[in-house]
Amino acid sequence: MVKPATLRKSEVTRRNILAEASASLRRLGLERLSVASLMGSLNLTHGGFYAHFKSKDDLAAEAVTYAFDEISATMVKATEGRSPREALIAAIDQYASLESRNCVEKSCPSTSLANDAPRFPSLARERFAEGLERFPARIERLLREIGHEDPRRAARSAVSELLGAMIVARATLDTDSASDILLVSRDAVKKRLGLL
Amino acid sequence: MVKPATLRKSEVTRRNILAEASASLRRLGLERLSVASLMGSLNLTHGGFYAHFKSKDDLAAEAVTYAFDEISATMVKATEGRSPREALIAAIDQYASLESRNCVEKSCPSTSLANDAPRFPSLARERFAEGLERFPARIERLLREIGHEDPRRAARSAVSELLGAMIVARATLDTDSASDILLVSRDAVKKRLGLL
DNA sequence: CATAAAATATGATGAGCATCATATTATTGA
DNA sequence: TCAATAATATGATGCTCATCATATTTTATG
Repeated sequence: MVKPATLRKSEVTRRNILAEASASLRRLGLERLSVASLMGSLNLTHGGFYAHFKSKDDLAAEAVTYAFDEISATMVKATEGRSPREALIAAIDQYASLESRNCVEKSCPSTSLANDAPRFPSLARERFAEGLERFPARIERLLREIGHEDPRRAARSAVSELLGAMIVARATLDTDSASDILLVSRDAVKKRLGLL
Repeated sequence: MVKPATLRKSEVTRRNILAEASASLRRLGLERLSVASLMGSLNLTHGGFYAHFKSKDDLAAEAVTYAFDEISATMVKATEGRSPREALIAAIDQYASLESRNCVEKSCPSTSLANDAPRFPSLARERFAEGLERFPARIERLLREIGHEDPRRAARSAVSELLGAMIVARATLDTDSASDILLVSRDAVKKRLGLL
């Protein structure tokens, strides 16, 4: 029997697991993400999981990359067709938005998983370290395009601040304070990049 | 029988548990910190734990505050007797040092636990939110002393960047890159605060 | 030294977990 | 419709964990 063109059934399931895992991972962290509840949220049972992934560690590695791919796509959508300058502003506003604070599962994995990453299984850890570089690389590129004198350092500094602000905002109980923390950092970053 | 002056025995043990928990918490996160292994590392057995703490949640709340107290003391030691300007520089260098990156259990809990804080049991979460404000408050005070025009925002921006840089540095596999990330942010912060 | 009380240890319970062997159901090609 | 195969479900195993009731050891006082 030759491979039928409709080997796709399980491919779809696999993809669904991955998408759900990528969201749950950000919401719950790797420890609290259980195979059984993950499958359950797709109306599947735990056993079938191992037909799609070798192990939970394997899933973790794939889900990390999947999450970074998702946020990259979001970022592209938010910036495409704009001038470098406008793209920078949009990127900053999108990365450190209040909506991102309140919706962890759609936001950048860096902001929700960075603390756990050093304890990730090794492949997931590597994938995370790769993904972590995507945003600063993008900012650096845009800064270079507008002729910034030190794009590398400026991008690093900007990304560290935006990421830090998001993490602090999420750990802050009062919503108004959290919102202010994000606003202050978006403004501070834009200002020193000459975008205001 | 009147309370003997030497009721202290269990007080000492309690304190040891707390100190060990405060370090392990930062190293492992709350999930991976197990009561049995915590007690084991003090050469005690798991059962005795409940003579000192009502529950693991109770310990978590106390350990969070204990950790913030420890880092506050470190910060005081690093800055005491200095001019506000010199104190600011010392505070920045200590907070975002490479040593802190490599020794999580002695560094600021904000940098190791912020991601988990939203999932902490409620009292621990409140305690964390309190502790989180200590460092920005200190920086703001120092900035006010040197006559900064907007100490509140400047302190917020600085702390977000330093915290973000530490988290990124820890998630970065290459040690040289990690070291550079910290250096870039320490410099960027000092520069815009007029400390260089 | 003897005894009361404090401090700590033992062992059990029940829950949640990743994983896997095996069974069942769904789908496809003849 | 029927058989082959893919997809998913069931149930079990062995682990780690928080918690607690109870037992033992240590300490300090008379």
